Amino acid sequence: MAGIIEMSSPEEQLETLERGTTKIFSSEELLEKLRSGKPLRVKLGVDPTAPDIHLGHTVVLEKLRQFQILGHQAVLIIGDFTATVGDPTGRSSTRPPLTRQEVLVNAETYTDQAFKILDRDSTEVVYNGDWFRGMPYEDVLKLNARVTMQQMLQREDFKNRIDGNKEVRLHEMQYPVMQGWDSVEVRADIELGGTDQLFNILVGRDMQKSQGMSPQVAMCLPILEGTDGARKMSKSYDNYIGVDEAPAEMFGKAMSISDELMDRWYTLLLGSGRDLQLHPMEAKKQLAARIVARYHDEEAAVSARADFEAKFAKGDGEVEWPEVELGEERRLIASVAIAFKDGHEVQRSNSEIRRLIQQGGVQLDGEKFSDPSADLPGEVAGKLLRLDKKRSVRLL
RNA sequence: GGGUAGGUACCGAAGCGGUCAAACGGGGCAGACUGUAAAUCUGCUGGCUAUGCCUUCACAGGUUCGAAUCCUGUCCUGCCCA
Repeated sequence: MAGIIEMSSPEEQLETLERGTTKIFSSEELLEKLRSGKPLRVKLGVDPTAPDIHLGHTVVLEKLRQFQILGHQAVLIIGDFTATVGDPTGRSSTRPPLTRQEVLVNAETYTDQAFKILDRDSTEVVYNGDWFRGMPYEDVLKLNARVTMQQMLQREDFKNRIDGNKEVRLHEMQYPVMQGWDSVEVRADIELGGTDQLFNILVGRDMQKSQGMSPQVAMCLPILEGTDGARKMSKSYDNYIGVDEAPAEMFGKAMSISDELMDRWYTLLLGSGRDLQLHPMEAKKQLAARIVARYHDEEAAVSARADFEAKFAKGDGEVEWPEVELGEERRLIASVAIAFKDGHEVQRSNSEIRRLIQQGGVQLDGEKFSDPSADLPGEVAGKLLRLDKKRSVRLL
């Protein structure tokens, strides 16, 4: 990354840093730390449970990047050990534990993607297994003594589960304790996280105090809703846009969000409101384009937009759909299965395809089929086979 | 450890000997409408070499012409008690 900009005054920094946060505990402490003039150690812990970084993660990562630009030290903790426990935050059930192998593989993809946002060279990456794996039980007990059962039981997520007669495993309660200890190990001045991380981050403060350290500042950022507009963006809800996704995918997914959600995304992802003069669709296209440009480039954004418009403009449009060779196959179901698989790498059972056909999702050059046992015409070269709302293929 | 209530499809939840691939709701998908938005209406929502066949109702056995439904054992969970 190009030269770090000149360190601005503590007050200016504070103003920049506070932007877009939901909660800082506390601004006064942060200002004080900034005034020390030393580069601050800013901690962000990540659990490599799902390896792919999506837009939801970027809200926090961008903030960390901001610290880097201001000349502070980013410390990225890979929770290789904690991942085997699983963060219960916001969960309605126990997380399945990961094997160490899975975790390490995930960690690698994770950091690769994280460095699309962070400056690789000035980021300190540490694994918390390094200090937890060999920790004596005696020490574990000492850490546990710092947190009360009541505090744990007051947490929304645990409370809901308990009230709902769902199990809560004892080990899940270890998670905040461990996360807190991480702060001690890395001597964090600030810890970043989503608003749902507040509790965990506050435990970190406590742990640090217990070690005679000055407690870290807790900085919380808003949680980004996923494409469904309801739940937080998460891979397990399949409502995410990954930073690694192809431009066309990103653009398309962004276009499918609701208008209401668009406003959220504007503020959380772009840090500005949308232009209300614009037609909502145009505003959404601009949002989508800017997202693509951020994780690919300007050119990709322009072509993703053009591609999208061609695909979904009233007419058919000359779009680059994947090309598929059917060979001798002309049976409809089988052909569609091939188109899904070769063209879009999607597996569809024959029954699913049968339904799509019966409901009019499958079309050849705009002609609907309704009989699943039909055949395609002998000559299909160059024709467009539509598979469902979002997918088509060009036949060869 | 004792008592008790349970484990049903993606989720929640009915069913309690045949008419059950399993009501209903949510979610998802498709069609109409549209801006791949929202709202609304309609249909679909285990698989297959498909008017039939196969595999599913925690797991393993058993009773029965026939079981998700009855019996036995195993595993798991909630609640109450210790």
